[in-house]
Amino acid sequence: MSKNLVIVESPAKAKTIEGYLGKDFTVKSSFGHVRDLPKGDKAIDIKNNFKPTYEISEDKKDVVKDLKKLAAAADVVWLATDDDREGEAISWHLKESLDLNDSKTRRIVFREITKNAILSAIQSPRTIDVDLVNAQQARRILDRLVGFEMSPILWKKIKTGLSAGRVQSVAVRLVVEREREVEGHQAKALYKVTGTFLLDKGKTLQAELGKRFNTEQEAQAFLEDCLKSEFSVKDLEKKPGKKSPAAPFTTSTLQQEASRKLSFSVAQTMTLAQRLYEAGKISYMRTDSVNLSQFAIDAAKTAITESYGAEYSHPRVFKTKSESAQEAHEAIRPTDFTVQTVGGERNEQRLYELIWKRAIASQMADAQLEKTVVTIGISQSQENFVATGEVIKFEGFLKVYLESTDDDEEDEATEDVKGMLPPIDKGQKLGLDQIRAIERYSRPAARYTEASLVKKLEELGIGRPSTYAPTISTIQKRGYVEKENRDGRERKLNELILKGNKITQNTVIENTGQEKMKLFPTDLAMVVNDFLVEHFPTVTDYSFTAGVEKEFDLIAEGKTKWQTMLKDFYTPFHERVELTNAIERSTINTGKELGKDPVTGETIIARLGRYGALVQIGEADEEKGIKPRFASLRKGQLIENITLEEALDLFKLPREVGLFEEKPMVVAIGRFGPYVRHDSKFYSLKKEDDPYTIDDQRAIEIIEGKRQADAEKLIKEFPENPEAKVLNGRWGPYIQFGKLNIKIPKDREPASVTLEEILVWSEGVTAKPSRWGRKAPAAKEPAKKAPAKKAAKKASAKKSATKKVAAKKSVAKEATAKAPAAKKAVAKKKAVAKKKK
DNA sequence: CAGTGAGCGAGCTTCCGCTTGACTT
Repeated sequence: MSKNLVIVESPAKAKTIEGYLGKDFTVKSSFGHVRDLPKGDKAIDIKNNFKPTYEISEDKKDVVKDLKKLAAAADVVWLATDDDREGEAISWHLKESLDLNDSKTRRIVFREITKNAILSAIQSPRTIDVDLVNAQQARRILDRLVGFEMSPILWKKIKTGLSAGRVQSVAVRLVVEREREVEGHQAKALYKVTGTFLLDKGKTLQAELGKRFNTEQEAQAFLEDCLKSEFSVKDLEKKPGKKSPAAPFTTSTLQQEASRKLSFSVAQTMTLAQRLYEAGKISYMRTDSVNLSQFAIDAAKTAITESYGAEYSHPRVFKTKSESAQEAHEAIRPTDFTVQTVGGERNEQRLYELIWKRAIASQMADAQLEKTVVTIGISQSQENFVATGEVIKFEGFLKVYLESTDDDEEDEATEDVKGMLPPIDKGQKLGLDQIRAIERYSRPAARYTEASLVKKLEELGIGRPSTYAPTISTIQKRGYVEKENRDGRERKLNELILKGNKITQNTVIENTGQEKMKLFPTDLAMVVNDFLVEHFPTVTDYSFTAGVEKEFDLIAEGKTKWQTMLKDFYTPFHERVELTNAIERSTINTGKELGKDPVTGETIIARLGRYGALVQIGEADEEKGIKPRFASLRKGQLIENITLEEALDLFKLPREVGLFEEKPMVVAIGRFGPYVRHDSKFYSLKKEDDPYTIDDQRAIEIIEGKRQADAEKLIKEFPENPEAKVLNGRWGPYIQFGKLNIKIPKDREPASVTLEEILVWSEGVTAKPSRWGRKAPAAKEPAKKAPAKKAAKKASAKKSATKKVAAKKSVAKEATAKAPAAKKAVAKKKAVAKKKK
């Protein structure tokens, strides 16, 4: 048994450090926090000065047991958890739960995992900083009080199972308010004018008019002036410029760039980064620091000098902009700068390359540019055309990496006038090719992507690197936010073109409002948000976290008692909780009155129902035997936006349009758009079809068209198992087996595939097992399983146990009854596998 | 991709921040 036990938070880190220290040191990991507040309401004794009770977390019992054994046998225990508030608290919890006494306990910290840093940390141990620990306790307790007092109000007043919290409620608020901003945006069109001028040797010059016109008349008048004008270079200005590289990645900037450049979700980015970290390829991936260790800066310098030359190297130290940063780690960087690519899955490689490029570029020289601005005068107008060009004199870091921006679309308007300009002289006369004036609509603020929401949260100091991804998934799991693609709609633009002494008018069609993987708030989010903002304005305020963080800092500095801080917060907060609890449920989700039914005169309202948003016509009247009519809102329709006309349209569908093969055809709009349903099969309508007016003839055409197309795709069927088919797909032939799609091995004749082979091949084909992926989709499963275990344990408490089991069985039955072909397929697969054995 | 939709009400849900592990033939 070694004399020294070092405890860090992460096992990967433990492995690395063990290599740096001698044989006298054993390095183990705590796997993060080991103790937490228990779930129930006994966790915090509010009357007793917020005294917390802590419990060893269920999944850490074994960890603590092992550590305790090792600690007892060691002479000295080195608590080497992260150098921040949470890390200090982890050390304290370890000290408490491992029964460590002061004499054998040392607290050490380091912010980079290098041999020097570790060894010098060992040379200067300290004791646990109680004030910092208290700041963490205040943070933890405040979050629990906020979350566990506000959530139950939502259960009672809006819907069970909902949640609210210091971080998630602000995240939802951001998405809700952005949506209202977008919906409320009044697009205003201005005429943007671009000119194409002729130079020698067939070259042309693109330039944009400085002024934009409000109306077609003004644009027309300007073009008429141009008709009579001559054009010449009035001014020619060249000035040097430079671009500097961005800082190396933090968690948040990594998520943003991986989203923009690689289209990864924030969760996907973190999973891939975790794998790279565990493989020793990159430094720690949950960090808010842009700092690199001296070791890393030197290594980057060497790598850059070798690959690109000394003139490309420029060692830099970056400063964090964020006030909330705790900087317990380095920025995200490769552990070895000479490694440009790594093995592993393709996306892992892509993420690694991004990290490598960004870190290397951050230590490279500025790019030197020369900007040219050409001002073109118009003889009959005061206005000027301006052409700008940019020439790179020295690439510098651009040789490796260029950061992208959130509003790439914005560039589309100017891209045609950037780049290198042809040689031009001041005073030179220019021939005119054409001048084009086209309407350009103002754009509303962009809806958030997962990554841009993380960016916003970070700017507000809300959340931490380890919680960005979980927060984003929580607000989606709770049904507050949905990540979606939306089709744009066509918009007509008016265009005037002056060419060959003539002005002509055109209409150009552009697609506007198209969205890809953007966050949309649900009706539920609107209701919950408005409710919380009204009754808990302090907690839902964007600056609430920043405010309490300042208080936590005071506690950490020993200037405030944590109990005092909590009391000052809790007293007015809890008063609001009581007041809000007293509000009548019926006054909250009353919905929105849209107007009267023009036919019956009944009132129409839109409100949130058990299964989502609905429109209701009339109210129930038992005496008269009147029942209200209901219709669900469609994707993209929100309670607060829906108009009376749209609501009335909802009652026109589903609509029976006629009979075909003696079975009814029903037209409706589903999640994937308008469709005809016939014989429990769905047939999508074509874009040009209007579900409200489509007739039986056209519906039959669509059904027969689909059948025809399917028949053409079909290569082979198996009468003994209708689940299996060989089809011709977009990328060649494949096997459809229940809900599974199976590849056909190369150089295999698709028509000769047998059912036996399909059963064998289907073995390897399952839903791709992602590393943490099992957690999310299985969310319902453990929830069911957990009580099952409890029930088994409490076998003596018969009544409740049997009840629960019975309830569960019925759920399970339902699930299997609904389970589609795929399950049967699996069952069959198993049967075959058994036979083989 | 359909159909449903208040009401009765046992006992459940929930926060944020650290970190990954693996019961079996």
